[in-house]
Amino acid sequence: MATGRRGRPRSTAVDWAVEQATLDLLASAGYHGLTIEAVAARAGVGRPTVYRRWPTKDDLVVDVLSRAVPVMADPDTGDALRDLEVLAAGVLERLVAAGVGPVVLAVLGAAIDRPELASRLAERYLSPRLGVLSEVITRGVRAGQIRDDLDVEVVRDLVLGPLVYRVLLTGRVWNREERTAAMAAVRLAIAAPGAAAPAPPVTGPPRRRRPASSPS
Amino acid sequence: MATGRRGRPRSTAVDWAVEQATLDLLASAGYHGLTIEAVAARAGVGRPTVYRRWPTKDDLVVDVLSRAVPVMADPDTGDALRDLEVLAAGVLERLVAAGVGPVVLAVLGAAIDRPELASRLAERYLSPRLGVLSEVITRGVRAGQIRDDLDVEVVRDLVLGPLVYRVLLTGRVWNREERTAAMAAVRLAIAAPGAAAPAPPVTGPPRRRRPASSPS
Amino acid sequence: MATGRRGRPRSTAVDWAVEQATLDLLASAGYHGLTIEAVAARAGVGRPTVYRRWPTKDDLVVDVLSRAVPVMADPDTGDALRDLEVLAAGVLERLVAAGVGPVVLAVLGAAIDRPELASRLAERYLSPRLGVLSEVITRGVRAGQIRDDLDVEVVRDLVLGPLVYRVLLTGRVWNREERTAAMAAVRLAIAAPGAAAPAPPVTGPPRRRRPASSPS
Amino acid sequence: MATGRRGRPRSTAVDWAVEQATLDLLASAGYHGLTIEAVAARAGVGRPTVYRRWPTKDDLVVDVLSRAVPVMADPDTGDALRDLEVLAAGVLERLVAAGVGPVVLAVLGAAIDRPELASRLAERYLSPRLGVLSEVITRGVRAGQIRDDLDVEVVRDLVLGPLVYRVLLTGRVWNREERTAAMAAVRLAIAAPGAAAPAPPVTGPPRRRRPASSPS
DNA sequence: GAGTAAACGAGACGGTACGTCCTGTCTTGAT
DNA sequence: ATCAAGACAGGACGTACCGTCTCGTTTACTC
Repeated sequence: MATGRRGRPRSTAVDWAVEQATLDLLASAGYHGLTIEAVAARAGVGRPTVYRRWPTKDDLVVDVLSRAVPVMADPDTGDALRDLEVLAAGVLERLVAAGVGPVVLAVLGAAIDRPELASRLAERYLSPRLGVLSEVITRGVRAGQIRDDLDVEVVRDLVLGPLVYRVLLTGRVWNREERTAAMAAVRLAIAAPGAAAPAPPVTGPPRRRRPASSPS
Repeated sequence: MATGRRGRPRSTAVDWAVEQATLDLLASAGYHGLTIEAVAARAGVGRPTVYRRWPTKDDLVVDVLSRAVPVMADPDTGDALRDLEVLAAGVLERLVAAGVGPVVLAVLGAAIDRPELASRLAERYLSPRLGVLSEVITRGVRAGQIRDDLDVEVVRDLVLGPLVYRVLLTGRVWNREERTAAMAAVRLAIAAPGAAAPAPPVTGPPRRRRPASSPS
Repeated sequence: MATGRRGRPRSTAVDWAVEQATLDLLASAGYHGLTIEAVAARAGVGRPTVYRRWPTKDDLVVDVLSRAVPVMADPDTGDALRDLEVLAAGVLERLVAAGVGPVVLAVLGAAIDRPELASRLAERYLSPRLGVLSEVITRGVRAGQIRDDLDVEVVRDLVLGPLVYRVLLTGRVWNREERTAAMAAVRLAIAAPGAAAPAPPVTGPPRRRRPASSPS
Repeated sequence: MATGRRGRPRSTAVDWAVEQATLDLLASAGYHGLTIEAVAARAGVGRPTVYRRWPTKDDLVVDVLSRAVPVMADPDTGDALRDLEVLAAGVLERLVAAGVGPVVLAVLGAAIDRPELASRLAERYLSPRLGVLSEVITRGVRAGQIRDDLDVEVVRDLVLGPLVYRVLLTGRVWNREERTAAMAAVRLAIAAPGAAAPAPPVTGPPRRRRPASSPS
């Protein structure tokens, strides 16, 4: 006697069209230029249809980003420090990928004084992505590769923070050399004291030696 | 023979009222809730009067923040690593100070896809503040206290990034223990190899060589 | 070999519920506040079910009114002028009856620039009701009681017009004295020249020759 | 020290454009097809500008009609009954004038279940127009030309009611013959008993004599 | 009885209009 | 020339209904 879902079911084609339109507009007009009206128009959809699914522009954006940015797989190479480098490299890649990085950060920034958006963002976007990182860190701690006197979250901050901060400040990511140097430095900060000698970095040892240069 | 400005001079009282109103509204409604209309109303000022001074909402916000958040003085304790810790502690303080931290980050986030805002922000807000940091780092490198194979900017990212990232993600700052642990870890990442052992924590006697310079 | 209607027959319960809901809403929200959506909701019915029966809101309203306002019976007292007074009194009664009068006039007004509504209104509502009046007038003309140099429609206008106009202007009907005076005046306008002196007022003994017919 | 009106004064050009657009749209789309959005668009005006002046579609319509339909002048021929005929003829003219008649009636109808509209209509439209009629009637009563045992309002109902009722029912006005006949009949209803013999009607005596014909 | 065709409730759909809010510009009279 | 005030064109907001369209379910005729 179970009644099936009543009423006309929502069209998946509409879902798809709206999400696509959102991505297009984010890329072309940026987060602040995104308009429900424009999304609806571009998707060939009535405005109320968008509101039916996403009560807020932010809900829409978070949802779309969650779907558009793939969650990184756990590399699990046996060396947690190397795993972290791989993941960080993945984050860098995503931050430069077509328009997505700026948008994520813009939403992050916008979320700061909008608790609703923040929690939705945390739940739908951040949790799954940071979860992988936490697992790797925990594994590294257990394996004696990562210091056990740092909270998992602190390690996470040390690994991703510098990288994201650069984007936040300048809108651009590290270049190859900066990345290599920074990651090696972070390794020093979080590696367990008695751990094996630092494995050769992902892209060979940088033996740079020049003084600080331009101030951005 | 220089003719003085003709016509009625701009009222400094208006400047003051508008800036105050902006701060109030930022605190109460957040960045996204800030409206030129509301600012003008609260300041008891005509809307065009606001526009006459600041062409956009963002210009206003950046200007107000620049004035409201004091530039930190260079501690110059002789130990660049300790100086960095002091500065980082100062940044943390400012991030939790009444409503200002979230706003700065929200503006940073919003600036990402608005180049005009970004450059104004860099010019008026970031440059003077990050300048102090750069000086300290450069000094530390010269003194053999900070590794010389890292760009100044990378060091800056390593010092401030983790701290800011935490705020960005969670809206909150490190607690005392997290802060101590994280800073010690960062020290490992950036200290020059042969440098002295980690000095006692910041809470010890400052022993500064010269007094802090002018705020603002 | 005529095949009866196939499939599930329309539910008369639905008809009833929708009509009742319409009357309720007309009374509580007026004509302009009447919404198909609200009607369907109040009737506990799907919106398409309403549309299946009545293509437009106006069709629905006209239909409901036609059923709700009973057609007046022909008094047929032998005195056509008195018959007209009785009918006019009936119209007055109906105009003040719970919420129906205003609605009828609102629909009349709305019909003026909507020919479809107008014709449906004429066909379903007005014709049967004005038909009785026409019969009485025609009978009066034949009996030499009503002037024969006036069109039936003009007489009708003279009898009902003043009465309806008052409602249209003020939303209220004549009081007892106004009614008596006005009707007496109208009698002067339409009575055949040689007719008997004005009979005693309506409240006297009816003395009808045949009973009132079906009230539909 | 009286401060003159502050702020930018409202543009009379806007008033004019909006009123013109309203009339155009009333003529082309009718009352029910009138849309604030369309009015604003046609007037080349922002929607809020319309709302600033007229909070409601109905306020707008009433205002526009008040201005568009000229108040009739008091004929004051010395013969109040003739004056009334002239005024009634004027009303007839206005009712057939380009699109205005239907609109007035539609608004009248719509006003019935919207007290706000009704009072605004009464105040701005009806009062000045019916005022002239009242004056003529009062004068006629004083001069012994109109019966003094009828309220002024009842006389008004008797004069205008039949005429308006016909429009309400059929959307059309009396033709020449109907008008002549009806007005002569009304004269019988309201003329004082001892008054001078009925002056020759405005367009000569109709000596019609045919039975009632087509319905409606 | 077993099919089956239509009606049913529910509710999604593309739209249109609503009335509000804010933007950035402009036009006043007054200072 | 600046000020407070406020009107202006424009545009997006989020809501309410419109009339149409699927859905899965129910129901009464027909075979």
